[in-house]
Amino acid sequence: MYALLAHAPDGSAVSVQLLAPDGSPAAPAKTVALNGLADVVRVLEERHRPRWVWDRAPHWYPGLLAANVRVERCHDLALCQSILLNAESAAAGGYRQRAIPVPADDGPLPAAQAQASLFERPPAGSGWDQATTMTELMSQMAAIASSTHPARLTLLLAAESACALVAAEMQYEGIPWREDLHRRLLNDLLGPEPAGHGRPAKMDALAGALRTALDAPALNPDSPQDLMRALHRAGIEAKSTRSWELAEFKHPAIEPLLAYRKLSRLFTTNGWAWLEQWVHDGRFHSEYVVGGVVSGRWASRGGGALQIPKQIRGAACAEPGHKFIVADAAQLEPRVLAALAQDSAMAAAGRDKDLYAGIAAQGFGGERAMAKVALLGAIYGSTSGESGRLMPQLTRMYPRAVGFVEDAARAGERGDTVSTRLGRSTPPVSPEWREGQRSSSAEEPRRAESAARSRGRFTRNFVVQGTAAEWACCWLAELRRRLRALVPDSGAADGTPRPELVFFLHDEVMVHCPDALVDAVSDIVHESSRAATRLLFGDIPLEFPVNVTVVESYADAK
DNA sequence: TCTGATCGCGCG
DNA sequence: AAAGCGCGCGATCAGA
Repeated sequence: MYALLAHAPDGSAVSVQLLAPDGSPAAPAKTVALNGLADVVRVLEERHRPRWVWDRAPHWYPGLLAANVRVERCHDLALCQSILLNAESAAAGGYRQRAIPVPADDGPLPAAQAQASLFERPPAGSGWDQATTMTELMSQMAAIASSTHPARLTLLLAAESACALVAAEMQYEGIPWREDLHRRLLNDLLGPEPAGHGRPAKMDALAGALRTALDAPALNPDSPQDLMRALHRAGIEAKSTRSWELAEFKHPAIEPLLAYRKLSRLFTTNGWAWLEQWVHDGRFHSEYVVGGVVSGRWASRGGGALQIPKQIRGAACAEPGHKFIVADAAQLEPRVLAALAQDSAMAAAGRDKDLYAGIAAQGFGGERAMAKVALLGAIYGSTSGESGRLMPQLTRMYPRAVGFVEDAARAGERGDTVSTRLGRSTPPVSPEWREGQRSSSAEEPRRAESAARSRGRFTRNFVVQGTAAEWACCWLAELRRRLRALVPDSGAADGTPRPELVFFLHDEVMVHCPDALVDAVSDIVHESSRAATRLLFGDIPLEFPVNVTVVESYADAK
């Protein structure tokens, strides 16, 4: 059963249409005023558990969540369209010609905005009407049905849509964040909060020490050019002002400079201004952008949710009566590679929990760090340095796995598209790229070769990173489904504490969990990872182990 | 004075 | 130790 949500001709009303699984109308379309939508959705959800079809989840779902309405599943037309437009497995069906451009993302509906914070985007404008929504849904169904791998594509689109729900719910819940602890940390490291636009005391002191050490009284340490000139005058012949490079030099200026850099980063990115802007009522609310990365990974917008430095994770604390369950998939990308390539030797190395240790034992004299560098080098396309030197050894040990990424790289260099396990494909190369390959071989061969190798590294990594993103997406979807079964919406409505997914970072999830449910949720995290593995790869002789820690504070995970 | 590119660095 | 993949963000810099 599907339920279409679309805009009625009157901008303040919504059209709701129930559809049978074959797409035929199961009831007459209803028109509902915007402020009555949540109640209608609630009733239909309880009665039919439909798959909600909408132009994009971030347009509709925040408003429903604000009205305390959650849904089981959806079909996010915008997300599915962006996958189908590139998907090689669906290329033959003519979907590309029929696809209707999705209207720009102009934020949640006005009804949701009334309850939203001051920082939301400007008022929503256009959205699809019912006929358009219906037409696009039918086009997408046809594209899936006529694809070479309908089951995989169906799974990918369902999981991606589930993630759209997860992302909206995570943004709504927010990460529990102790502002007082964060402020204490800032005070300890930087000194008291500076008034106006001044620098914190400890940064000021370090800047002074730096100016003295370089004999440059007017130096602005934030200016790379300024800094470079001063360093050269002091006899420090650095090629850039990157910290790791400067650390090579012995000079009295280096220590205060590196210390200044560290504090400056904290102050500008996660200082008092960040707290002010992103933390409200004890929660850090960020916006997640599902499928925001070409590979299918999530991105985020505002607040840098996917780059929370380890330094400040102590401020993320579970609320009284709760714990954080932090789970991360161990060596996800290398394991994905072993599964994709069906490399039984590498799978054997991953029999125990630590794949890198297994590989090290098989051929790197037990040096785990060496095995890790070699394997990541193969996935990233490294040619130089330590990992480049280790490649021949890795190739001897795992010809199938290395051959798999090499094939993906060669395809990319030729300008071909490559695809993930479930069928997400790289965008086609631009005409300029192809023209560059064709024409410039005579006069500027190096440019063309460099562009080809660069794309090779991209496609090499895409198949692994993208399939890992699919595994994580399925994991998240399975996790959400099981958590909902553990504490149904009907139970949560009366105030029963419920475990909430509050954070997701590529291969890591965090659940804010009532104490009494910690064991049950930990089990669910593991079950969900096994389910994800089976969904992607079927029954394979390779596990995807998950490290689970139960902590009060995010800083204590791992 | 505004805008887009670049640098440097945080995360996986 | 510092290269190979994917990002977001803030400050500076270059050019209009």
